Amino acid sequence: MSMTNNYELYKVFYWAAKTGSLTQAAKALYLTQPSVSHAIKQLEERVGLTLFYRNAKGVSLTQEGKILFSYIEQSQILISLAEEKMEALKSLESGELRIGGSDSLFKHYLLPYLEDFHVRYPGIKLHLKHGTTPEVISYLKEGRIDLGVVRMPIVDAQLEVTESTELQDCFVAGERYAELGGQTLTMEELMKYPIILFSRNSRVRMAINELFEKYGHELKPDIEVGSVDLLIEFARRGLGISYVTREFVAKELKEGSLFEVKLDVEIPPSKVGIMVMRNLPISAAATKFIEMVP
Amino acid sequence: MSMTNNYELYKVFYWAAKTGSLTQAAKALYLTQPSVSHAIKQLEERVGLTLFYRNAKGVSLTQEGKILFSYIEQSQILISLAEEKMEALKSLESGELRIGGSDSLFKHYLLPYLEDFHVRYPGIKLHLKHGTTPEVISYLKEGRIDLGVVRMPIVDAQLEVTESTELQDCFVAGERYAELGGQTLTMEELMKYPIILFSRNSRVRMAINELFEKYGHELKPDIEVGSVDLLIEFARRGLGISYVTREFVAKELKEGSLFEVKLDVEIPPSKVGIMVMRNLPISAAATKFIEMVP
DNA sequence: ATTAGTCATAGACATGATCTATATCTCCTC
DNA sequence: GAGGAGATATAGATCATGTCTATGACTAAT
Repeated sequence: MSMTNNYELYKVFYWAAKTGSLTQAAKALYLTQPSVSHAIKQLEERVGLTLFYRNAKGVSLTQEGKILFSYIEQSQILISLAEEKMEALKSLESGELRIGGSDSLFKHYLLPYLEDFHVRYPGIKLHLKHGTTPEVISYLKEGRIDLGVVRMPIVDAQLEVTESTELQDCFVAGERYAELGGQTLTMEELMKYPIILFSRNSRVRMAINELFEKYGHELKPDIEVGSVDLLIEFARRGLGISYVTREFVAKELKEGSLFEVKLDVEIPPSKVGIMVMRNLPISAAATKFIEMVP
Repeated sequence: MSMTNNYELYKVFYWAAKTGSLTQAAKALYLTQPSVSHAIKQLEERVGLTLFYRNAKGVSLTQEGKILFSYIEQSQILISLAEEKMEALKSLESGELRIGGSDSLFKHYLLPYLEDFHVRYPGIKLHLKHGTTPEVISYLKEGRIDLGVVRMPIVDAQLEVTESTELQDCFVAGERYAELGGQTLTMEELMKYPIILFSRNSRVRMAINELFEKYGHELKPDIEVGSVDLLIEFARRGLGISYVTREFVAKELKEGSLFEVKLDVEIPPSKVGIMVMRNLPISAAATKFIEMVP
């Protein structure tokens, strides 16, 4: 099994056979002719067969040399392809980037960066895998994604988290509750209105529930939805007051279809975190992407 | 084109990936673990990508490492196959042997050796290529055969000729000319009988013509044939006196269907020569075959 | 005959592969 | 939680061997 042959010798053999000249092979390999001559001789000794006819014009393969060449040629071509591929991966001309996160973060936060990245590195395939924070963390630990984008705080010793933009959650309502514009409500006052919250297992939902509990209240939603788009839509249509991330409704706030309902309690801002596995190397594509996200 | 990578590193990479352990790879390669660790690190530096995740149980491939492996694995398999094939060629389990010569030498002289060789090395394909002496020589020079078997003398500086058995040509006749048995004829006397000779361009024919010329005679055949079998058959049926190689009619002489017609001039014996190209390496199979022929 | 190309050989040299020894880390067991 | 058994990493010394220069030998063509 795999004799004690130096594979480097096959490279020399390949070029000598391909060019039909030890001198040419030496040039291709940036070696001197005697080195090549010596290498070929050594290969012949180790294989135990004469591989080349030497003549005044160069070298040509013997029968046995031809047989060896038929294998080695394929082998060398594969190595060349491998090296090209590695070059492409390194320069991000090729490869893939697998990102985990919530749909809302993909849509409202990550989208422009994903677009930039795709335009700049069109050869990289993007795989977006959505899930809740704990799901994303396990995808990461299973090696199914390269990085995860979730709400902070994340406390996990195995993860390395980079804090990204700060996001401010807030309550918003539509025209139907126009009278609340400009007012600052207490928690009790707010809770008299129908409340629309994101589904139970989300980070944002947990955060606002905790905040209310801290002040001795229990915030129970009248409507519970599974997407940020629905939170926005329901609020616009006057079905209640939605708790959303202010940055995600920037358009609606600006055009006036939604307005913020201020609370007398400060809602702590939350940050977006970009997670990768601590102590595990990060792919070239992932490294570049993280660089591009502020 | 073929970066400055040492292909030896790919061998280490292959085993590390295959075994999932630098320690195991080191064992497979008869190296120490630090050597393998160092080699992998070097490969990663040269490729510019991290290829392995290191963990407490061993190593596993990164995405990029997996891609590299898919190429390198094929490449290594080809090299292994090549090495097996070379081993087979060297040990004569595989390969081919191309011999040139005349049909009569194949049938009457070489046949038993060819049989022996085939029994002993059944994996070697035998190619027999028949032709006249000059044809055989050019086949040899064109590299279309490994060795040639012809009548001596051969004078060609490019050829290396080994003399083999000595053959004695002689005149033979069948029952029809029974009165010649035991007699010794002169050339003149012989020429009164119908003579059967091998075709003009053969070595044997040239030799006997020269011999007669030397004594001032011109030996013209009444019948000219193209095979030794016909020489024998025609003589047996009494169509004339055939000039044949005595060793090739040993059976007929013994059983009495032919007898020798002695001449008062000594016919010089001729040797069989085995030719190979001088200064060119000889295949393992050809070397072995030449050894087996006395 | 000369020249210009080929490959082979010899011996010096230096690169770099490999080793030993040790550190570091993680997982698993008690 | 302490300790052991396994893994890989690091550092530095050593020495094998790949590589070079210089030269030789040979061939083919001018």
